[in-house]
Amino acid sequence: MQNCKTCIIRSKAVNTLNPKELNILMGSCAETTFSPRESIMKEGILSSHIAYLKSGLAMVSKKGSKGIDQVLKIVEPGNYVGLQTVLFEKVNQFSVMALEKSVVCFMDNQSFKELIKRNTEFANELLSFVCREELNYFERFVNTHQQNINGRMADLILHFSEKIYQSNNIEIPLTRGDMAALICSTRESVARSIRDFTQEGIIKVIGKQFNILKPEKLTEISKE
Amino acid sequence: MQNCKTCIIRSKAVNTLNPKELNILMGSCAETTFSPRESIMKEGILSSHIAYLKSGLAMVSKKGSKGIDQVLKIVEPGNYVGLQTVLFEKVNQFSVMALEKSVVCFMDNQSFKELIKRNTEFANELLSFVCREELNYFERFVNTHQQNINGRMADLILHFSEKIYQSNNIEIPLTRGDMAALICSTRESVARSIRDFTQEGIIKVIGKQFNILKPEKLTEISKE
DNA sequence: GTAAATATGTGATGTATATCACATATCAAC
DNA sequence: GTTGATATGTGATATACATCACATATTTAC
Repeated sequence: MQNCKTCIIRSKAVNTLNPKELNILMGSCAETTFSPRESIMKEGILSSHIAYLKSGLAMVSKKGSKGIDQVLKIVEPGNYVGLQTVLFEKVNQFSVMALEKSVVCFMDNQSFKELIKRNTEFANELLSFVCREELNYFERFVNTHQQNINGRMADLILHFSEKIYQSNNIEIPLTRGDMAALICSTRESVARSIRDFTQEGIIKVIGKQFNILKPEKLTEISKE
Repeated sequence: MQNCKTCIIRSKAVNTLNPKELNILMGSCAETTFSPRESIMKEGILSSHIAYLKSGLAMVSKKGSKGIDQVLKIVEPGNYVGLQTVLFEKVNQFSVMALEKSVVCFMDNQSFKELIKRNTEFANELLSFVCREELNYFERFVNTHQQNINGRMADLILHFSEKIYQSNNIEIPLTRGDMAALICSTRESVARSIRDFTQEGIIKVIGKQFNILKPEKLTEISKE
């Protein structure tokens, strides 16, 4: 059973809560485990809970005007999902899918709002969280259009290698199609980009297993 | 001289402040007028103030990995600029330029943070503001890649016509280059797109003056 | 284990749009 | 007004990528 008081990976925001407030949180909190590829949240469905990724890895995506899903973000443990929606939208503005076996805490909308009103530190931490996230999107938005496919693909691999797994030998839990949706391309172009990198001896790939042999080359290519 | 107590266009956030808090705000608030094309905020400069657009129109842009400026947003009166940066970044993450004669209130970082800590309603309104803004970016990010130039250009014209000026006969205070930076394209492609629309009798354009003859056609094209 | 579904790789081809080059128009400064 | 700077329009050309088509591999379901 979940216990927010002893939760190891609780957010900076939750750290600001006093015992009484923690009880409010715990009373409206439910923990669920998801298998890889399982849906955590679905775009268009009435939003009733905020999700907090306790462990695992997840992917946030959104449908565009042509109905094609685009990946907005890969979410790592210790992050909220759906904050943007919950505070004043009625339906979820995006979908969330588990990429690895993941544990998610669902918190009731109303109780969460109650905590924001009660505790300024809490609100402040959330504000800081959302702002930081937004700056990342700015960065991504601006760069995506100034990089070619190889550059974006290099960034993707580096992100998983350096930021998420901190290893040069990793398994990227995405299909080629997911990767395409993440870097705004197509599965064919992703495959070709991977082939290019492989032929130049920059990476070695077997299925989803990526071995990065020359990370410095990727950093270079990411500037293209 | 500015007076936050009698300010007509003050933000929902400021509306939550009590007289004492309003005094804090007024004490750290300075109003400045900008001419069209004048720089309001510059990327990379130490951030010391939050800006609030009281009147006029402004444009937020950011440099990408190749050093090219991309327009993130057109800012209308009644909106904050730089919130994201101010709360925990040391330097401005983007530039802001006036598009029309604009009046901007600059608020001292520290006093602003102080208000967030003192007043939960205030923090809550800001959180709501940032979240709403972020959802807009999601929308834009996802759509930009699923529309062609004409679709994006149609959206640009409709945005100025319907959202900003509420008229079919408008002056868009952007150069063709600005428009390109806004819709992730080039000035040449923008010119060609405008020519296409003109030839089809959808719009009539003289310089920056746009007369929208068939808005419904633009709506249709925006889905491309 | 077998069959069906899903994912992946790769060549051939098409196309949207960037880039280049230059003419013309508009704006700003003196 | 004149001059230089900046902005705009437009054809020709190049090119990065998407799209299509199909072969093969891998996963999932029964």
